[in-house]
Amino acid sequence: MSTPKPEATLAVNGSLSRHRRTYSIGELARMFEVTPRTIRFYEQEGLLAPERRGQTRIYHEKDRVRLKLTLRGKRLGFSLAEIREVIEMYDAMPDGNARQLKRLLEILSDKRSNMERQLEDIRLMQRELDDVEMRAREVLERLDQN
Amino acid sequence: MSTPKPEATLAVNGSLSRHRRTYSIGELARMFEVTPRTIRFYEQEGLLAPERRGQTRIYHEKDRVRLKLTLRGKRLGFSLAEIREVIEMYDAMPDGNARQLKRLLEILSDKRSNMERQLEDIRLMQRELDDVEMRAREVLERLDQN
DNA sequence: GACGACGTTGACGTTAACGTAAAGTGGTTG
DNA sequence: CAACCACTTTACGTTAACGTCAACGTCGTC
Repeated sequence: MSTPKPEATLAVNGSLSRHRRTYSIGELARMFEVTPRTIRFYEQEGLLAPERRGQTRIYHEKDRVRLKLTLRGKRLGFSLAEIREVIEMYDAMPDGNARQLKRLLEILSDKRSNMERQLEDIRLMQRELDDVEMRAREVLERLDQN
Repeated sequence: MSTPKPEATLAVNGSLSRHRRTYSIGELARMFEVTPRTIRFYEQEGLLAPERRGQTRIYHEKDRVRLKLTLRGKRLGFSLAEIREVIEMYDAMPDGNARQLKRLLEILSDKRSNMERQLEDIRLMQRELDDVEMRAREVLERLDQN
């Protein structure tokens, strides 16, 4: 209760946030090296919900964080649907009923074991790469000695 | 030269192998929980090249290992094309020219940094999950106390 | 010798995640 | 004011990685 949290992650405590900055879609796109089309697509899929000034989208810190998390999730092989599910449940958390919350914990547990497996996969794959690289270097060395 | 390698990985030293077993496509499919269709598709994409007895495909240890590596690669987000590229180069290694070998090392280095990033992503994502889970549990507890 | 399990090829269908092109809007700058 | 951005919507196109279905061959066995 009294210990101040280091920083909010998924949610940015809006009004108190130091970052009063906003972003255009193009800025965000360059920041993360994606196209505006991608960002719009994520919105259409319910992953983002930027403010509008007229027609134009205005992105806040919260949106930027979401995009970042989305892209990270993607790199880990999660589908946009999965990512959205987590985001939606997170948003619904404060007033979420017990069933929803338990479902959320279930999903999180799933993601966790998924990542455990990925860690193992990465370890194994790294050994493979080590092995292949070693052999390749051996062959190269023999070529050089001619 | 004299130190015996613990075990071959990508390539199985065929004739000396203890495993003289072969597999049908259905067996392999069940082992890895994929459909036969998937395995045939991988062959069509140049990832597998099983022996044929008449029409029927016969898979050896080497093919099984390849399939395993392929699926692992997939879980790490590599495309079939990328995986094939590595496999092809590996096969061409013994008589590979220097250019090919250097290109292989390059690819391997790419994969490595890719995986480094994934490791970092996983670490970050795990923190996110911890955070979300904590909050969810807090909310749940308050609900239980009513 | 019919049946079921398993295998084959070929072709078309499907889904996710965008790309791309067209056509229009709104601001600012020379 | 014209030209040029950056942004918008709509809509159709594309690619990877299979799924699905049809139509057929080949066993073992009841």
